[in-house]
Amino acid sequence: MIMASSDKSTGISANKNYHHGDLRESLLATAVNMIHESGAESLSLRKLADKVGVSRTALYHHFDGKQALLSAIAEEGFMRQRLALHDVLLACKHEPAEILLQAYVKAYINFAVEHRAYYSLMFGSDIWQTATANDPLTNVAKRAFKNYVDTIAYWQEQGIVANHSEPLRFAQVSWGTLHGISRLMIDGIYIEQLPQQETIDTIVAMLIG
Amino acid sequence: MIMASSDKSTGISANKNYHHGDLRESLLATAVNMIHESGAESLSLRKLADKVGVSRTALYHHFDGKQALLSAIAEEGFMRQRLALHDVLLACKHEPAEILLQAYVKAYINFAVEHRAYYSLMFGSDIWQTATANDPLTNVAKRAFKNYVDTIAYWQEQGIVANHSEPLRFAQVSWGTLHGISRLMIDGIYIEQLPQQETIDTIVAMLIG
DNA sequence: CATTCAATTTTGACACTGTCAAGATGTTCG
DNA sequence: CGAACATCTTGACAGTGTCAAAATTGAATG
Repeated sequence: MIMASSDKSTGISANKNYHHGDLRESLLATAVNMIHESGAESLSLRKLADKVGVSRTALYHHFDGKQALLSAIAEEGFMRQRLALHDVLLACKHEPAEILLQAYVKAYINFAVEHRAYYSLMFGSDIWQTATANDPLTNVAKRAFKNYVDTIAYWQEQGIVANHSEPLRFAQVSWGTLHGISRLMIDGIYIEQLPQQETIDTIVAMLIG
Repeated sequence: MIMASSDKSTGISANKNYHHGDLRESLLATAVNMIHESGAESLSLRKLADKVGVSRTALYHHFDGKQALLSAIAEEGFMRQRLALHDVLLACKHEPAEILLQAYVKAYINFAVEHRAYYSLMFGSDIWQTATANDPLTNVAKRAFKNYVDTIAYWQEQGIVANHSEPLRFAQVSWGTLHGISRLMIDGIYIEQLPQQETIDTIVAMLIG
């Protein structure tokens, strides 16, 4: 029962540290699982500690508190999202505009819905209220959006999307579209929980203009 | 000090009930204020009770619990939003398409930003997770969206917005756009907290297609 | 007016939460 | 070994939402 949720005694994966093995990553992974199943708000540090098999306050030697744990998860989420979207751009580099946009939209929504634990934290109001301007979290988030603005600018140059607005405005609004649709799907509001082809087509039609 | 936050002894407004006057409405109003200032998640029933001037559990004779209180606020929010949007439709009935759309978009975003206490609850994940299908809250929310779908269908008939998609899909995606932009603004993510004309123009351009 | 009854509010209690201080345990290095 | 250190646990505290039972108040009834 001790080795239930970690690799303490086996040492399979990088059993590098002291008592537990690598508590920090165990906490992160288990927290992601619990949030994915039961929602971000119902996560309790004590239940998390129980599941990992440590005491209630063991976490405080790896994170500054609950908020810091959630911020670390959100930060990881931004990096994963960046990878997912970057992969699509590479894979569809030479595809026609419509195929590229469909793939990109689908990838964004799919990431949000499938990794809702990450996504809810990435754009949860809690984090952005307490975030200082030079947080690593704030930095990676801003970098993600800056990347998106650049992509939009490039797409406008190539005639892939409409160019009735400046890249920044177009990026804000289209990101808002992707974000809003994702949120509605995650929460099951007004839209089915799975992205349907017709929904994607409609979004793409709006982007092309 | 007793009459600090209500009209107990004056009887100015509908002092209809027993001890307090109308505790139910006092709780709702004060809760809205507190949520507007400090966010929905930091609302505590005890602080709310303190501010209203009653005991911690007095609330339970007017609501089934915290969730019910928040649901009641959200329900009220849906009705207020419905009024705000309906007013715009009436006022701009004979305006040209672009003016009408600009006004509608501006009204939606303005309501969300100015009444963020309501809006955050209306589309907060907590409520939609625990809502049963026949909640009064769920009903008013669905009615609001059904109304929007009808409006979109009418706009498509009149050539006011693009008709590259069925009304339902177009409604879902465009509502998603308004919702996403509003959320980003409320949380201060990627967009300034006030709706600028350029942002509205970009949204309208996407809707017209 | 006195009494009864229900609506309303309060008090006490419980389990749960995040977090801090202090002690216990294990690891590494001189 | 023993000192220094990282890590983890135990104990404690102030909050939280919620329930049960007692207390208070308003209205209705005799």
